[in-house]
Amino acid sequence: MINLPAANINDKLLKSEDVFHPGFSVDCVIFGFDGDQLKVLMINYPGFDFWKLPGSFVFKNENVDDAALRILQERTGLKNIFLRQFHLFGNKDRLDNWGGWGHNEVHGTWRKKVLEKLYNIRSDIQPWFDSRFITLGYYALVDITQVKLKTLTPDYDLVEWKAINEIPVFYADHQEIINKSLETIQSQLSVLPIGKELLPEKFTMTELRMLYEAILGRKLDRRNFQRKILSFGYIGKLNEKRKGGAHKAPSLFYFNEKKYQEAQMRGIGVSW
Amino acid sequence: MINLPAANINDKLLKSEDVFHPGFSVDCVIFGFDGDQLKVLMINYPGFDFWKLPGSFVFKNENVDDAALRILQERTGLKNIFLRQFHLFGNKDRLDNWGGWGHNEVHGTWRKKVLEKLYNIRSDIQPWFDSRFITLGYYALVDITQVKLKTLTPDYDLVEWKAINEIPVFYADHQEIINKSLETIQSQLSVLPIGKELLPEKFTMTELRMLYEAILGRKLDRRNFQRKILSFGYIGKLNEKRKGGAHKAPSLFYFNEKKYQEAQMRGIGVSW
DNA sequence: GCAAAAGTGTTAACTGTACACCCATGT
DNA sequence: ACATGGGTGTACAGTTAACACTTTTGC
Repeated sequence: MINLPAANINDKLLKSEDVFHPGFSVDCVIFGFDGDQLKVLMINYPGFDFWKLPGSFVFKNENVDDAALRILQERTGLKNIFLRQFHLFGNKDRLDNWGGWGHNEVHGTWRKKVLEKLYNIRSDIQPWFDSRFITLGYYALVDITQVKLKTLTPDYDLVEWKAINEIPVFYADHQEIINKSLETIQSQLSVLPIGKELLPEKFTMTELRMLYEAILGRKLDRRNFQRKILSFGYIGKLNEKRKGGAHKAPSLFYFNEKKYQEAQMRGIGVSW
Repeated sequence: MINLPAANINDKLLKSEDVFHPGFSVDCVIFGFDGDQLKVLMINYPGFDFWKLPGSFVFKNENVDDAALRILQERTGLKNIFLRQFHLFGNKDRLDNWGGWGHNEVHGTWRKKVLEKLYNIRSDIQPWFDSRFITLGYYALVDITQVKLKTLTPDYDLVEWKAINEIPVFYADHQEIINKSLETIQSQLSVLPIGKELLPEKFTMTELRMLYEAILGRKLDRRNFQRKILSFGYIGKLNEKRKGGAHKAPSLFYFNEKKYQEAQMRGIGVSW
């Protein structure tokens, strides 16, 4: 969904075909960590019960990667984000037969409404939007505390951080897209250093471990985790402690920018 | 490139837009192993100096994965192939400025010729083929001894197994696509069992090791390799030896179908 | 007999894992 | 004082990596 300034109907009618790469979209699974749970940024259109991933079409003269960056930028205000494509969803019927409880009709009315509200065009004169679409999935890792969520059309689309088990109904195959993205970052965890993108600048070892636990979906040994992750060398210890909480004040750590980048390049190789 | 029966020009002119998903193609990196080197199936059009990957457009009512299977089928005659998507190449200028030595013009003439020979249409009346294309890369692993290479238009397109260092000029970004596919199978090697697809039914341990060495691009210790790969349990030893060669006759091994599949499912976890 | 490749075994170094123990802090 | 989480260390098991020795075969 791209926020073009409102114009007259005929104008817009031409636009879609002229400005967007046909039959193709990009959807982003934007992960954030609230200190306890792994969350995903989701969109809802009031009046409809489904939630969908933030996505967009791609401009004809825009690199596909840049379209994903644009979505991130539009929704979170962030630049320089960790962003990777992970899978193309290309089944011919991926927009049909979802939900299984009459959602085909819902889909139809939603599209109509989106076209009217967001693009100011009537869907019955816009076959472009109704044609088959394939979508490329990207995942992004962001620091949830840095994000200012944005709606593209005030009072129309809702943007929220959601734990994936909070969501009752997913738009089309977006449940599958999220599942696949989770599998991807889980397997990346043993190859790439992850964490810098999802945590604030200073963090405790427990916070980092809980992030890993949230991604992997299981508990890790506190002491072995610390030894292993410090052995990679891209995390430094600060002479500060987190005060205020109950119990012993834990040390704060930080990511060494340079060494973290190097580790991203050459990869690590661990089993968790 | 899809082999439609020849028809008149006006017929074809309508066809492209009507039958294919617009602006999207699929390219396959088909790996084979000749016992010594890792090879890739490449296409050449006589009269042009570049080599390209076998690829195709996708039918409007065809799953993208099925398009990749179709290419494999068309070119090698094989079904039930190990086939995975690995990356979408979506830069807006990926079909321009390749080679760097005036290949833009070559590209133009080639397209024209392809359109004439393969599709029987004139390119100047076919803007569809000249518009921006993004392509999804698939890699496939096949048993080179089982493959009967096929040209789609006899005497027009050449199909050959090529070591990647044999190829002087690649079409568009196909060098990059191959590089990325190689990186992908290299990293897969520590997660997935690979080999069954690339080797004949019976093979020696040295042949299997040389395959791994070819993929990784470095030597592996003969004895440690054997111990490690046998420990996964999906390879069995036969009571047969390969006779005829010089030196001591080596034992033959085979892949246990069932256990191999299981290992594909749950994954292995090794460092090579 | 010799060179080259195959088969088998041994050892030291390293890593993963499961703990035990003590420390600091707020209630 | 005590419950709870944090910091540090150790010990065993299992795996990896390096390498020695013997066997078989063709020339």
